[in-house]
Amino acid sequence: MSFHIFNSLSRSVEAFIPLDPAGKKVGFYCCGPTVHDFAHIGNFRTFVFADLVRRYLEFRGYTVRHVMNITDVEDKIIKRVREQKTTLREYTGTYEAAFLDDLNTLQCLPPTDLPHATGHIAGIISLIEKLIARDIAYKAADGSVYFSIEKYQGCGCRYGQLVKLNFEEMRVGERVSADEYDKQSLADFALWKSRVPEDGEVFWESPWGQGRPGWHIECSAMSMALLGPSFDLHLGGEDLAFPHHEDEIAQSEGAGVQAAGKRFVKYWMHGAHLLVQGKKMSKSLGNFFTLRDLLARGFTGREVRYLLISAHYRETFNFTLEGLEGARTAIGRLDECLSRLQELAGAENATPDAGLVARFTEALDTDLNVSAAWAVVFEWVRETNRALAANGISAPQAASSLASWARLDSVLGLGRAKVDGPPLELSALLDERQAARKAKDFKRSDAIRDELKAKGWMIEDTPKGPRLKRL
RNA sequence: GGCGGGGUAGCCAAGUGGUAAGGCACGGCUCUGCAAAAGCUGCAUUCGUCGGUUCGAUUCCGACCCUCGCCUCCA
Repeated sequence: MSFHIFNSLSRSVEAFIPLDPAGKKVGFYCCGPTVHDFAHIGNFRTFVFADLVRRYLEFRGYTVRHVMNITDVEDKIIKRVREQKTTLREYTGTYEAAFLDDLNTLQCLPPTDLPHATGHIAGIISLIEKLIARDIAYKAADGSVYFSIEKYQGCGCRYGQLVKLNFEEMRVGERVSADEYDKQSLADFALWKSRVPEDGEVFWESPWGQGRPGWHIECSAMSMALLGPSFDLHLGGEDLAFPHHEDEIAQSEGAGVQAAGKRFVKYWMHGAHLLVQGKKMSKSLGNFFTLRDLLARGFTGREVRYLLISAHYRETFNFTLEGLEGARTAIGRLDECLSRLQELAGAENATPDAGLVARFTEALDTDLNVSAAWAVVFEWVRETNRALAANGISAPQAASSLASWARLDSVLGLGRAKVDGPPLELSALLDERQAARKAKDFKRSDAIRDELKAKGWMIEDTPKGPRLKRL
């Protein structure tokens, strides 16, 4: 079997075959954040999903160029810059840094490229010029440039590749904002927005006057600039499928820059939403948690990461703090097993268990069935624990087990729990307690147990003697 | 209204035309001076409802009910 994914273009599971004739390089784009505020963990579900896909591609031997854009100019940002009397760069810099920090906390690999919309204005302008030259885009009376869906379709292109559209039945137009009525058709969308007084100092010069890019165009410009006019994979949250991704296709294919018969993107993948009490987690509903909220409650990035990748990416799933507690327990069991293996293995080196890796691979090959992959992991944990309890694991076997985990974890990205050994003076106390127990002075031994507990360490009495564990 | 998901044990969640993975919670047990921790173990005759196809359906078909998302900024 090979890696199979659900392609939103065909609405079916397809074998993943890269455009690269050598079958090695993969061009991968994921719509990144608009840095107007702290991202919430619903947003991060998508980015962790993208990280999982990227890691799995690398696990599968591909060389991935992973591009994630930073949208650093947009209506909300401009509004906040004005309100807070700051500059665009200063404002977006704060939230971009926070975003990258959070991404790191969630143990996501840094994308290969992090292009900024404001860094690609020239590319955006030249893409719009191509569209105007082909008569697919037009300048309106207010100086803005719009994309004409009618003209695009007139060229034999298809609008509505990712979603089935029925313009008659769509509610387009009910909520069109006042500044957009210079459009020829309600479904048309802005490529370039002319400068208005509220924009303050946020504007760029263009052949159509001062202004700024529309929302969708930067992804087309940046992805094609870095990955070429046709590339393999484009990811994003399911809410971006329409209109954002549909418009990206229209702009990119409308510019006519692809080789004959080639599409803008070969495979589109969309991640489902995170819910809170059955509703989409969103800023507007106010039912969101930022990663910082969760860290403040004592959870760790790897616990949140585990929770976010514990469910299949195409299924919505409910976020609860109880679920996060459960994630903590589950990871704890895994960590416990790993640390016991480590104690046994010492510095031995070994090769992974091929059977385990094969079962894991089979699960993920099937459209990234991560639930099934976790089942493989936890079945392995139980078997390992059984063997450990029966003293049936040799040092080389333990080392091989750890090597297997390292292989699996290159995809899961959980890493190992941070274990700092107990300070020396505590070991002395532990010895003293053992002596007291031997002498049946349980009053003394229990007092030491309490003292250690007060210092944040828990004694775990095992058949092989006591161990200290951080509370 | 159009389009697209989903309804599987207390909760989260895989899956298959042949009789239900995994995680959490809960119960039992082992270990222990007592605990704790840890580990093992048990835990859905049943997969929204009603029909149909079939030797056999949770899995296919039809109808219905409930629910979420997109159609507006949105991961």
